[in-house]
Amino acid sequence: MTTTIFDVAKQAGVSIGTVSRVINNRDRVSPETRERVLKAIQELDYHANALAQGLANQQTNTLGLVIPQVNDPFFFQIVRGVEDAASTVDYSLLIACQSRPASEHRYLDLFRRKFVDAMVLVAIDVYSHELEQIIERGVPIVMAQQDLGKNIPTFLVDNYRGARQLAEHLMEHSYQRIAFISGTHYTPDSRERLRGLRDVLSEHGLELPARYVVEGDYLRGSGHRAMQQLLELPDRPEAVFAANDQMAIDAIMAIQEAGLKVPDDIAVVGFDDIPMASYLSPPLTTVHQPIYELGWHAAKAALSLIKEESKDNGSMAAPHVMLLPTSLVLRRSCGC
Amino acid sequence: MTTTIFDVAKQAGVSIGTVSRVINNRDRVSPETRERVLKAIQELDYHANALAQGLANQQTNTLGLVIPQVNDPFFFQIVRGVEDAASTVDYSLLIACQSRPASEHRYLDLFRRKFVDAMVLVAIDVYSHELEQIIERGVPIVMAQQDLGKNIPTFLVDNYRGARQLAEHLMEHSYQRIAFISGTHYTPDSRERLRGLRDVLSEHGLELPARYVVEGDYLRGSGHRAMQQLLELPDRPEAVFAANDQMAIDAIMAIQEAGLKVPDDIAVVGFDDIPMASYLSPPLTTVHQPIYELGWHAAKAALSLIKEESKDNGSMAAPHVMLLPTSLVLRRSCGC
DNA sequence: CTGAAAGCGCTTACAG
DNA sequence: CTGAAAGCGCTTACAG
Repeated sequence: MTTTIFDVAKQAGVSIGTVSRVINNRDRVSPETRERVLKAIQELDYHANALAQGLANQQTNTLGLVIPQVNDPFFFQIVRGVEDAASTVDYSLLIACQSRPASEHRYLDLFRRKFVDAMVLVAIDVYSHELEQIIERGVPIVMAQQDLGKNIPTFLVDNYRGARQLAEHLMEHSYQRIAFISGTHYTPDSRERLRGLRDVLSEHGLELPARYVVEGDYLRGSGHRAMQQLLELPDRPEAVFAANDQMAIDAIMAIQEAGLKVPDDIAVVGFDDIPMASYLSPPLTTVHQPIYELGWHAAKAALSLIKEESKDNGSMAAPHVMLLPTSLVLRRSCGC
Repeated sequence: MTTTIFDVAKQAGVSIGTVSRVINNRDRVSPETRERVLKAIQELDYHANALAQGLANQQTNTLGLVIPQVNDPFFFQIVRGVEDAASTVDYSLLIACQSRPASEHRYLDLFRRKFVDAMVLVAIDVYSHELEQIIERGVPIVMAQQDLGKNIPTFLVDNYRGARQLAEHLMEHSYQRIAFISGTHYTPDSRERLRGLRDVLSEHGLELPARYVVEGDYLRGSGHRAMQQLLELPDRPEAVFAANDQMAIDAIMAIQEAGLKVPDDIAVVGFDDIPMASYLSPPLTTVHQPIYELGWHAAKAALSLIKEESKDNGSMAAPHVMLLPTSLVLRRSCGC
């Protein structure tokens, strides 16, 4: 039913080895023979079985990506980066979107079983036990946007430095009383951003009192509530650093509802540089994250692991955590 | 390096056939033997090579999906439907997003080469020559949201009926002068919607003069321009049917900018039922498309083709085009 | 330059 | 219940 390499060989009057050689452009094949084989392939509309090739080659030219969602501009940028990197070496990308926990498992399993040559895991937290097994023997792995503290190449955005840059800028505006609206408490991102702010403040001899640190959850609404809480303080802050743009936007609304002005009465800055940030009034000062680049570099790293694996060249001590630099985006909400 | 079925067999002191039997739960295996094999699998952290299984089984338990974008709520609903359907039979979904034409090609090629058991193509127009080859021999295909007129199972939203429902409703409001803002002229969707409107009008003895049909392009901005054009008419319409919600929203803005009211002065209705439609003022009357269901049914059909293929049970004359019913969503913009 | 054969890691009748 | 062997569709030294 499906045409195989045997059918082609018979039709061209050669052995399957020769057909394989012309398909893969390996070794020398006489022009006439090549011609005949090509003709047979054409006539029979032959397409090599990818599974058989993968099995024989121990390689599928396919990269697996596990990501929480694709239906989200933030994650989608990562996907684009990964896809572009894969394209450069003619690799296909297989996306496993873990919308449902059950299916996440299914994909991880499929990927590890040699369906892909390597995989990139984004913002995922697998049971580290399972992960360890996977990396120990099997498919090379690279992580992005999540640090498991394991011996796995990991690409992260440098939240700490980004926060520092932003805080330093706030210092230039000479604000003294600065508040922080955190993301969900247990996320490393939020903690790193807070740490950046705190360090800069203390270097400038300033405090970050507990009442100036209010917990949000990154989502719409929480920034609003947090800001209201800050506004009730007797010594309300002069500037507010929100752990992401969404909460910064919320905070701006809360301030304006209270009849105050941004940045004149209170400055507000965010983190992420989401598209909406530039459309606000005032436009939001924030920190741009190199998301696309994150995907790109993670994929490149995964791809290079494949080659090393096959060359089996010992275990060089390569860096295991790569921090990508953010960039400050100055707009008006900071007082500029 | 990677553990194979041989390693497990050796460790358990059985043949590979027996290992395979316990893996696949096929045939009877004595409890003690099974126990030993399971133990060996566990100890060696064995995971069967998916390529080898696929080759031996002539089946990968994987469904391929080719779709223009995933980063779009509309298409994403399809993805969800497909994924859910695949899940019910424990199939994995491999998504090929044709963001770049080159990579689209790569995926189609990979899929056809037995990497997936079947595929669903959404809103895609491949060179029909290539497509014909693919279906003739090889991986079963189902199309969604695009009718190539070929002998391929195709799932479409019933645009014509949907438009008729909406038009009939407009008739109930007794509007006489009704205009249409089309989508890109060459898309079947837009044409079908126009046809539905036109037919209903003529059944009610009404005309749809050429000056009442203005061309848009589905995108933001075009509805606005089209509406302005309609507003300049000496006998401006009483109701406007936009080929999609985005343009309907645009039209409403244009009307309001002109100092007129919706629906009092001019009624406006759309098509699609995008999330924003219900947040407008006035909320938009529109036609809901069963997008999720589209994905679900297309996937189910593709999955069933796999079984038929393997059973090789002749070619029953099955319907080749399936039209999914839309539903009318009455809100306020129509005058209700 | 080209063919015969072993091997990639599984599954599954076929014997026993 | 279990082993030996053929087969899935390729690739790639090895001879010649």
